[in-house]
Amino acid sequence: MDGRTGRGNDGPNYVEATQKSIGVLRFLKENGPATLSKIAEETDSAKSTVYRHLRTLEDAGYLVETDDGYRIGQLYLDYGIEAQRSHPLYDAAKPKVDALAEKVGEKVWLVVEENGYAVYLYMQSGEELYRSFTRVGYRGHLHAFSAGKAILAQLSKNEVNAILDRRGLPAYTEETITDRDALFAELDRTRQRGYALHLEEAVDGGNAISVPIQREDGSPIGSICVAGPAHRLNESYLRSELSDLLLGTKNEIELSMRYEA
Amino acid sequence: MDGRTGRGNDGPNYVEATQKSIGVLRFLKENGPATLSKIAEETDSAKSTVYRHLRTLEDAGYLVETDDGYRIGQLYLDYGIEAQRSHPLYDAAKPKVDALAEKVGEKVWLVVEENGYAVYLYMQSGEELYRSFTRVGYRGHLHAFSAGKAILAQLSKNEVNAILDRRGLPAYTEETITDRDALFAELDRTRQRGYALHLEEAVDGGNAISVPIQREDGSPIGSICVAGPAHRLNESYLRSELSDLLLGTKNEIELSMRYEA
DNA sequence: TACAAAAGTTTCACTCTCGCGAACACACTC
DNA sequence: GAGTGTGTTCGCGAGAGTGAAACTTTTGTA
Repeated sequence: MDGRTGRGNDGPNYVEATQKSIGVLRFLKENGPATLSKIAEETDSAKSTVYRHLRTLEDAGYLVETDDGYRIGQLYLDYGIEAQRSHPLYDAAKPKVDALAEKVGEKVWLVVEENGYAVYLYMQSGEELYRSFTRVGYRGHLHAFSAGKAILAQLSKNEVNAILDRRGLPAYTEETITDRDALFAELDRTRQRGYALHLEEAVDGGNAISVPIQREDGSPIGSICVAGPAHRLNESYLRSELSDLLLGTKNEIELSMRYEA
Repeated sequence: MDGRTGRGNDGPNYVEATQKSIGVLRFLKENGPATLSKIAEETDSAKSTVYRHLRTLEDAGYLVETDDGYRIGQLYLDYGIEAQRSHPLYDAAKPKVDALAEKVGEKVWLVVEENGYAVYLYMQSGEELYRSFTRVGYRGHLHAFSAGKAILAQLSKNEVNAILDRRGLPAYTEETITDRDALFAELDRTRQRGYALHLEEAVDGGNAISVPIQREDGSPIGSICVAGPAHRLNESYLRSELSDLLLGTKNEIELSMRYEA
């Protein structure tokens, strides 16, 4: 009931104190280290309130206090690696991703959907030359990357619409598809040919190709993606050789999930 | 009513709702996926209470709901990689750690102190054969690892005691030093010779050597550590060749921090 | 060194949130 | 269709969380 205009997303089903703590952490993650006063100002909270949140979060390891203020703690790294390693797809896909990266000499990504975002769970690079837009842990919109489109293409129209309602269709570059109908047409093409392409949509000068990893019922659990500079990964190479290699790896991973889990 | 009878101001300056959320997350991290009922039981909370926390945490990306219950979300990976990369020591130390790993053909670790724990911030391996006890993100007690002892040896006795009071001296193996006086004697030796040794204390069959990374005032900001199987990293090799290599790398990192930051 | 200004910490009263228990809905098994 | 296990909603009261202000410490500056 602060100065907030009624339309709050905060129904009775949320814990507001937790949301406030989370907001402090998000601010620090996005803006780097900050002092108590700065945080209080930016989050529109009283200093005393922020003070108690900081104490609580520091005690738990979510924060550390350093010379230049509070910063997010390495506890996130501990939890994050644990989350990565224990993801249902990780063990099955990692060796196949490694092998593919070795063979094609480009970066190969393992991507999963979570909370309506594409999450880059793992990467192996054949050669460490190309500096990519993403990094392990990166969360981006599904519609803006080939890895995300490969996943969306295996969902029902209702499921896709639910995600789009939740996260929107922001433009990452001028090439990003921001229209729903155009996106659904693209997803149709993707589903038909079995792989998704990404031609300088989100990353200038970078191309990519992705195929979904699916459960036995067809629902997508993630995707694998080969990405690199456009001059090396030109469209004909993607469509001919790389698509076959990726579809082969997809099959290996799906078999591995089925019989080794 | 009187109003002020029970107002205990001795109550800690913490946000209890946040602590409850954090407790749920810790339970899931340590025990793997769990259902609402299971979490409520294990954390001694009402189902309705846990329900609201789960909703809040899922909305923020800290959790996801899957077939086998709630699990911690990949948002931790996003924050964790960000925390790793933005650590003051990371940029300066990473290239030197990589170079050292290449040269000696063993795993080289970058370790920092945080919240009274040793945190394994980064690792590079010359050859991927030896399966180590730790992993990136791992948090362990400072007294139980050579990397931690290298850090402790550069702190004042008061600072060390404060950490020991906070985290205790649990035994990781039978060789772990669990007595304060014995630890201080070991830290004296470590400080004198400039490096810390770890001879099968915490990891059976595994040896390690560590040197601190220090600020200009001498205070430790972290340490670097070479670890591997005892038969390859025998004591004389550690003390002669490896110690010199590590001390050289230490100097490079400290210079890099000083003049490139 | 002294002083001012800003940052951090503690206090305190008020109010709304949080947590609980109970009721409810829904999916399973037998 | 009774029974047991989920997850969800409801309503209430206690007390936790909040902000304003007082207070203390640190930082910056003259």
